[in-house]
Amino acid sequence: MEDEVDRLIEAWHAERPDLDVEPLHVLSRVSRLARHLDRARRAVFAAHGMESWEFDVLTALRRAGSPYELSPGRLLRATLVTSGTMTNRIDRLESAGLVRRSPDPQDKRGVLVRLTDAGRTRVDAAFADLVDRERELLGSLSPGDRRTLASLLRSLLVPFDTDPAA
Amino acid sequence: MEDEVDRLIEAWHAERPDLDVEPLHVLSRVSRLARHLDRARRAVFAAHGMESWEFDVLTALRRAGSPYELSPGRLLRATLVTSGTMTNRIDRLESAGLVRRSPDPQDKRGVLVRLTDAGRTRVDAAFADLVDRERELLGSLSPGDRRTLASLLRSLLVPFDTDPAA
DNA sequence: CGTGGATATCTCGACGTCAAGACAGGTAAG
DNA sequence: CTTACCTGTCTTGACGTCGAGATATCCACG
Repeated sequence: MEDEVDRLIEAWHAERPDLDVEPLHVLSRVSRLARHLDRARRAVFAAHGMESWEFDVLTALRRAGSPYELSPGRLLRATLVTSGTMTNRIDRLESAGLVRRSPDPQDKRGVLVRLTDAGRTRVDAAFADLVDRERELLGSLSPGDRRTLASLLRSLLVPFDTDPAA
Repeated sequence: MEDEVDRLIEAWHAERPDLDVEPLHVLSRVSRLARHLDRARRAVFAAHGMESWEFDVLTALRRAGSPYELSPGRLLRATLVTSGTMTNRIDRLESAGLVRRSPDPQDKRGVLVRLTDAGRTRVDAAFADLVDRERELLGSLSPGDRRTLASLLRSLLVPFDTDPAA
């Protein structure tokens, strides 16, 4: 079977036969697959009346464990957005009743953002559906293939996750 | 070696031991790797005074082959943006002297966007550097591993690239 | 203590994208 | 022909994000 990346590489090869475009076989596929994944996830979240950015913030809180509370600073580092963006997101999540802001008793500059019961219910349901959907997307791969794939991807990821050279 | 995804999955397992989060091993890595890749690419393009969106449009024209000319409609389908976005992008690329608009002689509604010589020079240089940088990122993998990885990724991608269910 | 720099959060203006719609030109059926 | 629909591009208004800066607080060192 051929995919779009095979066609893309073929086009490059015709135009730039002097270049060895072998890296594209792996890395263009990673990018394109990520884009398709984003769409698939959006569809799952939409079924829960949720958008991707909401899911990102809510899952960061959910993963933190009881009492599901983090500072805006930790949230923005977890989700890789700027502080202005995070303020805006928390504002909207608070209006929607999914999180609640409270002053940090330890640090008067600080704020703590906590998942409400409604927020926890919503994110748990969306996450369960997401994992189910992702399992479907992996359907074409055997368990062994999945382990191989995960392991190879990890070795590409490790340099990024260890080096501070982000 | 552990990466961030191992830690993320560990956190989910502690919080939701009832869920089988195995799909995350593959798919969260795909997403995170794509994000890191985006940053790495941005850095390469910046060295050529170029932004990612410019590269996307210019490479679509470059891959089309001589005379490096496509309609805005084909460009927006190739880059997955809306028509309004593409109008804006072509405007800016034209101001920068990298592309030129001309009326389509075959279809009076249409326009053709052609790479200028300056545009072609710029995109060729950036693309060569990009491929070099990507080769470095794959340095930790043997040639056999790369082929395995590409092949597994392709089988995940094929359903998206064949089904019209985008 | 007090002072200078670091940290945490929020505010503000600019910008790129999207969605919807406008408009001109193409196209096929009667 | 001509009518009705489709296609290709551009326009417009709304919105989310970013980057820079403002403000308040914390903290380490002298």
